[in-house]
Amino acid sequence: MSDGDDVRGRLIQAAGPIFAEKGFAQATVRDICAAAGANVASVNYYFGDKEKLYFETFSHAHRCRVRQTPLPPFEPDQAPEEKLRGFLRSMLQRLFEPDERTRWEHELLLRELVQPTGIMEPLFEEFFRPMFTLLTGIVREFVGQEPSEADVHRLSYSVLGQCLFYRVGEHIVRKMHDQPELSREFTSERVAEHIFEFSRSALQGYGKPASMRAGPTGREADA
Amino acid sequence: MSDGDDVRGRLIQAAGPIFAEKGFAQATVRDICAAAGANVASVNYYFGDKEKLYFETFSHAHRCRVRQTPLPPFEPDQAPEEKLRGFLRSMLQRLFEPDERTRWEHELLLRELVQPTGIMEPLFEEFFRPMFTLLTGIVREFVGQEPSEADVHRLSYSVLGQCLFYRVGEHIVRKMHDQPELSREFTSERVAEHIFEFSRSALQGYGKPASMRAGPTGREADA
DNA sequence: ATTGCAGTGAAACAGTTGTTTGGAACGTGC
DNA sequence: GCACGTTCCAAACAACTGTTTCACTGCAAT
Repeated sequence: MSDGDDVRGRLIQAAGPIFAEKGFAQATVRDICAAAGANVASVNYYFGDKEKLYFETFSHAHRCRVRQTPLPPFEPDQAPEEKLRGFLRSMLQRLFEPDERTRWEHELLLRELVQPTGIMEPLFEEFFRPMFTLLTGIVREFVGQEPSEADVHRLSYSVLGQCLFYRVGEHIVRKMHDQPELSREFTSERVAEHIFEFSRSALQGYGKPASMRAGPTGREADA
Repeated sequence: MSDGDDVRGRLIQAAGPIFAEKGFAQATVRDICAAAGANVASVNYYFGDKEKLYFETFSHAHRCRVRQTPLPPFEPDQAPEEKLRGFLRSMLQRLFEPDERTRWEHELLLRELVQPTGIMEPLFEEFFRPMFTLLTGIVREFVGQEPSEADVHRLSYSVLGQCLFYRVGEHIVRKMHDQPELSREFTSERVAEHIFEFSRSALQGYGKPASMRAGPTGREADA
C-alpha cells in the first residue's frame, strides 16, 4: 500500500532516502517535498507534521524489511557453523545492500538503532530482539560449557560489532583503501566469510586457556 | 592553553560537551554561549564563526588526548599477547571514560570519525592512523604466516569493531541490560578482557581450517 | 582630562525551518 | 447549473538559526 504515484506514497518514497542520509533533524520538509514533486504543505496535509511522516516512513521501511528479508534461514538440525555462516551472510548482505531502491530502508533502521530518536522504542522488541535472540542461540550452541548470560551477550556483541563496523566505520574503511581494492576485497561475501572464520575460531576457543589452544607453533602465553 | 576563565577558553570548554552530544549542526551558538555565560556575539568576536569555534574545540580535544593518552604503552620485546591486551585496555578505557570533564573529548573525536564533518580530514593521519598502525602491527605478529594486506585490515577491523560497538551500540547495550548488571558486568576492564580473549583465540586460529583446530596437529594454509 | 581600544551586550538582521492559511482547481452527485 | 468535499498550491507566519551592528564599558597611554 501507498507505493503508487499518489502524493502520499511519493512523499514516503522521497522521505526515506533523505531521512536515512541526513537523519530526522537535518532533513527538511522542503527537500523532501521537492524530491517528491509535491508542495510544502502536503506533508502537513497528509501526515499532520514532520514527525508523523518520519514515523510512517520508518514503519514502511520496517514492514518492507520484515517481509522481504524475514531472517536468516535457520534449520534446527543444521550445524552451528552453518547457522553462523548463514547469519553473517544475511547480515552483511543487508549492510552492503547494493540496490539503490531499498538501501535506505536498512540505513534508516540502523540509524535509528545507533542514534535513536525514540520512534523505534515500541518496535525495538519486534525489530532487533529476534535477530539478537537468533545470534545468542547460535553462540550458545558453539560454547559447549555453560556460559553466563553476560558472557553470551559479550560474545554476541563481539560478532555483531564486527558486522556493524563496516557500516558505522564506513568512512574509515573507505579512507584506508582505494576504490578498486575496496570493491574487490571488501564485498559482502568476503567480509562475511572473514567474520565467520574469525568468530568461529574465537567461539571454539572460548573458555580454553591459551596454553591449551592453538596448534603446534606453541606460542605459549607468558612473558 | 586557553583553559582559563577568559571568555575564549570558557567558550571552548562549554562548546565541547555540546558539540560532542548533539553534533555540529544541532548545537546552537546560543546554547554554547549560555553554557559559557557569555554573550551570543562572543563566538563571532573570538572565533569568526561557528565553524571555526568547532575547529578550535576539536583540535583542543585532539591535543589534550594526544598529550594525556599518548598511545598504549608498547615495548618492542613484549609478547604480542601483552601488546594486544594493553592496546585493548587503553582503547576501552577511552571509550568508557568516566571523567565528566574529559569524556566529551573522546566523544567528539569519535563522532568526527563516524560521521565526519570534514574538519578531521587533515588530522586523520595524525589522529587515527598511528592507532591503526599499532593495531595492524600487533595483528601481524599474531598471524605467523604471511597474510595479505587486505587480510590484516579485515582482522584489525574485527578487533576494532568489537571495541567501537560499545560506543556506537551504546543504546543497544543499555537496552539489553538492567542498570545494576550493566555496571557490574560491563566495565571497561571486563569488556577489554573479553575482547582480548575473543580476539586472541581468533587470531591464533587464523588460517587453520576448522577440522584442524583445537588439536595439536600440523598447520596448513588454505586459500 | 582626553584619546584609543579591546571587550561586552542588547538588539536587530537575514536566512532557514516547520507549519498554517485562504483560496483556486477539480471531480462528484444533485 | 450548483453545491460540496477533496486535493493542491503560493504565500504568509512564527519560531529559530548564525551573524552583525552599535553604543557602551573599563582601562591604559598620552
